[in-house]
Amino acid sequence: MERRNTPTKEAVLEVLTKAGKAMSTDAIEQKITTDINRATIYRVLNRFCEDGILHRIVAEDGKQYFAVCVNCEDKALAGHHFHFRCTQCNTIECLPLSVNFNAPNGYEVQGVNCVISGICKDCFNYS
Amino acid sequence: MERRNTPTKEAVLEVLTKAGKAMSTDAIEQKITTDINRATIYRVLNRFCEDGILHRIVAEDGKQYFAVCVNCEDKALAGHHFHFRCTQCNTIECLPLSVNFNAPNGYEVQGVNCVISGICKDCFNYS
DNA sequence: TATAAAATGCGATTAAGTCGCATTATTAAT
DNA sequence: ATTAATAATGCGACTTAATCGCATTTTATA
Repeated sequence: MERRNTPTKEAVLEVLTKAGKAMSTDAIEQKITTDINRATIYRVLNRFCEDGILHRIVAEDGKQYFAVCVNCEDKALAGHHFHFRCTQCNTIECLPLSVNFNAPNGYEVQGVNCVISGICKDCFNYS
Repeated sequence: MERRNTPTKEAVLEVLTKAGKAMSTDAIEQKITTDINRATIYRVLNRFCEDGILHRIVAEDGKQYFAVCVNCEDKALAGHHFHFRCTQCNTIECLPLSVNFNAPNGYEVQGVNCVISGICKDCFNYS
């Protein structure tokens, strides 16, 4: 079950790294120049998530978005952080805002998914 | 475009009120004794959301959940609040925890969707 | 170079949600 | 009580995201 390096993995990671934002599978597929099967992209993305290389965000549109989270070394982004989904350019950014809450007694927290939606800075300025 | 009262609407609202939690369309459908078409349930739920009677939560499983949010009068739940999704009993609760954040400059916030996932109090105790 | 198994492509499949359209039911006016 | 306007429903087809099985290809390693 050990991972192997493949052109597909490199291509996907490169696209996501360049973007600096979270992208949908669709968007990734469009950015990759070579022809890669959709199912393969999904598998690559899922593997990256398992391996802790990408993180997955599910937005209010119910779709999955994937991000390298370039600033994961930042203290503010180390743990769970907010995401901002622009409904205009349809991108998701990792915000340097950590999610703080006190879990109620008796609840066991496994994951956090916080997405703020609206118009991002770029779209707001040029409209 | 004015709304009419129908057995379907009453049935859906009753199920959600009794539950006190957010439910998926599927779960709602199963709880309703009479046979109601899936498309109709979706339409009823969407109308309730438009009318501010229900609110919609999209969980990390990408599915929509609907809740009456019985405690919406609570100050803590008035604005945006956290939701807890139990991965075991597959329900979503509204937590009395408001979501606090300072939106970065230049971003226009339109909506917030925060879901914590894990094991809820009930499931945790009986396992 | 040979080999085991990880990765891929392809097509079919599942599931959530929506849509169009004909039919039914509700409301309000007569 | 009757009727007319239109909101709500049922049904089936459709869309889209994501997954799966299986045969084939590619990678890493011995």
